[in-house]
Amino acid sequence: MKIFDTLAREKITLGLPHDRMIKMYVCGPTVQDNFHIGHARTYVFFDSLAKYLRINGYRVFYLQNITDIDDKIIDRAKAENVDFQVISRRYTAEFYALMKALKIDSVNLYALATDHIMEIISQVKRLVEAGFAYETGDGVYFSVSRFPDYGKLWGQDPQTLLAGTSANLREDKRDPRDFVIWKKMKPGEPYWDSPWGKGRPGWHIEDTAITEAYFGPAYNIHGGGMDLIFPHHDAEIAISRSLSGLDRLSDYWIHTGMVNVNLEKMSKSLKNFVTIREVLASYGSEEIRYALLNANFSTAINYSESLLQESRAVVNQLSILYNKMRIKAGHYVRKPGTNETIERLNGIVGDNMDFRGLFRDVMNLLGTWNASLESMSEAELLEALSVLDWLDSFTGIIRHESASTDISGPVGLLLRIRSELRSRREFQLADTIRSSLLSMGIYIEDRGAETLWWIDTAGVDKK
RNA sequence: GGAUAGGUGGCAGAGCGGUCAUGCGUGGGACUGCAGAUCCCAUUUAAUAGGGUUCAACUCCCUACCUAUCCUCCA
Repeated sequence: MKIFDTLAREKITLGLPHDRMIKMYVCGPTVQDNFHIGHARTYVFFDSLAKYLRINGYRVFYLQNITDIDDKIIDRAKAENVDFQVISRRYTAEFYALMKALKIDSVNLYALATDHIMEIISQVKRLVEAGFAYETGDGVYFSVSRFPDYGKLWGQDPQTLLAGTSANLREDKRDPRDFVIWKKMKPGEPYWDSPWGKGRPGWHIEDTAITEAYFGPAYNIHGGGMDLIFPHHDAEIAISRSLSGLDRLSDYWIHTGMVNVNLEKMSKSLKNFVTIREVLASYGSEEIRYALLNANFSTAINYSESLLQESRAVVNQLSILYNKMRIKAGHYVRKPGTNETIERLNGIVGDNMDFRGLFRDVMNLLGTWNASLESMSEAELLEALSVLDWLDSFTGIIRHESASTDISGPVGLLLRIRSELRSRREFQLADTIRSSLLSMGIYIEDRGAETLWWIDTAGVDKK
């Protein structure tokens, strides 16, 4: 498969190892506040990428960090007059809950920064000993001039940066570009003991210590939002490669585009963010996932209500047909396997994770299947179902209703009564029953004398 | 100012040097007791502006303009 690599600046073939584990690392969030759908975009994408690689025979170890010690967490704790861990634990729990709600379940391990303080101190220590870092009055800094490739991922000459920032050279920083890897404690701040006194880690080194602990000096895929390229990922490269002496940290660098609102990046500071919670109140995970995946992963998405509305229309079409086919197939049990259609669609996704192209082709298939649903053979039906199951296994965009033809329950009773009414042409009462059931979240479709139905998990509370 | 990615129909957004993108929305029709679902047709003489190359450009080249992200908070 091919994918756009930030460092190479072009689509390159992923020469991933078939025989061993793919080590994939994605930068997680800072647990300081509520999460917005910009976060969701990145994590949904990498969830689908991991799942796609797995169904194509790769063994993926997906590692993600969580930054649970940070200036902003401390600020928030001060504002609420609580311990910083009250804040970090609250939002870590919220983050896990949101990931579950969005059906993001491919991460093998979430690594908390505060669980890896020893590893962080070890890295700082080794960097200082090797002359890559130095201590100042307020912390320990990485010396950018010792790493010639600094800024390479960002794609800009580091000298440009030097010129632009000469104004904010701090008294004891040797170079304005140098970044902090250990911060000395100020009164009232949380701390850990270290060879440089009480303090806490800088941001960049949290990730490098975690990846080194689990993956060693190099790994295969590093992902994150586009806004992390510089300085964060360039700093990670500088730290890790200075320690390892290798000429690379990750084989591939994959960055997801931003989610914009009114053509501006969604962010805390602009106060234009829409939280995942808010969106989940009105839309299902399938609809959110479709909206976020239905774009080139590296371009910006402009968030709007109509984006979700369009997403809803597509998810409904897919889910309704899927459920009709499942009912028609009887005791259908999902089986892994492949066929020509899956192979073809798999090829589309394999070219730069083109979910958009995938969805386009699936929508075409949907038209064909809908038109021929009544005349489909058993084999054709099972093949169509396997395609949709395959699609759903890594995109998560189909609502699996509790499809039922069981007419023994109370719903069944009402439907039997309604059926009798309809045969007597007493439509007024029959329609009253139908609209009641619809408002209770039961999907109903009259097909001649028969009635197709299932419990619609989209729910009645959603818009 | 620098780096990167773009500027396509009501909206979202592909591909391609010459032939229908697709989806949503909208309008019409078919089916139905009516809904819904589904199908069919239409919305198609769309390409930021100005040059250039070419038999032919939305597609290649140049220039201008515009937008987004980053340039030590950020997914």
